[in-house]
Amino acid sequence: MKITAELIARTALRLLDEVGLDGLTMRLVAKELDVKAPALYWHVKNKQELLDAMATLVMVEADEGLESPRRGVTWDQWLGERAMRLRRTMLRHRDGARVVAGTHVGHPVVIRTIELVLRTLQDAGFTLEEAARAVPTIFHYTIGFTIEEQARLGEAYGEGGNPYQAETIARLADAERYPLAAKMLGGLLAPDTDAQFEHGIATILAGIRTQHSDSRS
Amino acid sequence: MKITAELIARTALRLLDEVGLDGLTMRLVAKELDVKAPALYWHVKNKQELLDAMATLVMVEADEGLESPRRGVTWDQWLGERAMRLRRTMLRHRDGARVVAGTHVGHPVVIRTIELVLRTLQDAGFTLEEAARAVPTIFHYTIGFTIEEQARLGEAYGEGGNPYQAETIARLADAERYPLAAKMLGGLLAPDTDAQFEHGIATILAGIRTQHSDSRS
DNA sequence: TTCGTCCCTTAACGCTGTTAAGGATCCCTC
DNA sequence: GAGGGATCCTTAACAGCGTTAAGGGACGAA
Repeated sequence: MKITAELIARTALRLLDEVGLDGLTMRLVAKELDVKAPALYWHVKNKQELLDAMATLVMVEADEGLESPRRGVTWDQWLGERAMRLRRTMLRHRDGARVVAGTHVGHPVVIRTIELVLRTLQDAGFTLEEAARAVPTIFHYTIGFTIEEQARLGEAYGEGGNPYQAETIARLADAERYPLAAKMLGGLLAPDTDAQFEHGIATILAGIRTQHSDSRS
Repeated sequence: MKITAELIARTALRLLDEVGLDGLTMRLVAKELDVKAPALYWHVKNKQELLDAMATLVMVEADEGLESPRRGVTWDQWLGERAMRLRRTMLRHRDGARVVAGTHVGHPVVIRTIELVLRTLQDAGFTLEEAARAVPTIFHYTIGFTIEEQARLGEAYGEGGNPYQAETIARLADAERYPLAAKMLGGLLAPDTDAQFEHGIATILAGIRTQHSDSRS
């Protein structure tokens, strides 16, 4: 198979799931492609550029095929669905959120998605300014949540020492001084992270709704 | 001055502003302390542990001295203020958000802050469950926003090539196919990032308010 | 046949985090 | 006062990293 920048990125993304972001090296990617490391530099300028390409791949995977909301689906249901889809896609790749965070993806599919979201919000009665403020809010929350989530997941891959529970329990020792915090941190792991994320999205969507109707009065 | 784990972390945090996270090496930190690199490993187990200590330092810097809202200050004003303070503190250190993201800070000051926030929300009429859901939402948004913000800031430090404007303008070439996205991306840099962040916080707070009053009816 | 472009290799550079082994310096105990 | 352990640092080294330099085959065009 002919080596291209995209094939390199796709291979790196597959390896990412096995070794994690810190274990991902140019030499490893090269070996997977039956090639020596410097060969990659013919197709890719930098490791950073490779990471950007991987981020783009993830974003495209999340947003590809996205269409306007079907009849009967409200804009907020639709927006929430998109955020969950983005999170699920990042979650599919180990350290996916860290890869996506802070890389500028200029891929047409991503631009197209932005256009689609803005248009959908406009159709729902938002001004362009309102829409342009709402979109990043959801995006940043999704990124922040998933980074934190995968950081905790990453512990599980770790050396095998304390699977994040030892510290938590030790922290519960302060239950007398900080009863509420202890209760929250103790129960932080238990409840469904899906539900937790979706609740945050619901909060933001409720806020957007409220601010919008306030502005129309 | 006697070398301790905290002094190492403090020194590393100061160096971070000069060299960025990718340029921060154990040898550099050691040299700043007039010591060889392996000496650090007497006080600190890992580079990761050092990074955790740095994150803790930032969190403490943000939350230290935080008190219950003064009379006349509403819980949402108070919560919003705290989020802005966290962002401002991370912004003070180059790559600060990346350092903080995904590190578990167990410092008493941080636990105390969580306790304080939960208690404040309880006093405002929230159940513990409501409060425990609201707090991470704001936190994750703040982290996500600031990471992205500092990623763009990091470009300025870069080699000096394209100061993030070349690509943006090139992207505007698609203004015919994606007029809304072009308008948004074109104006994304111009408006105050402070205002942008604060708007997102306002959105989330409005959402929390709405969900809360809905639950009481 | 010769030239130039394309894609890869080998070799190497300077750097990284980290460990191993040992040398000072101190304080406590006999 | 002498021995000994704990404490804190050193020098030396290892395996690995991203990346560049130089060159070699394969291939199509002139």
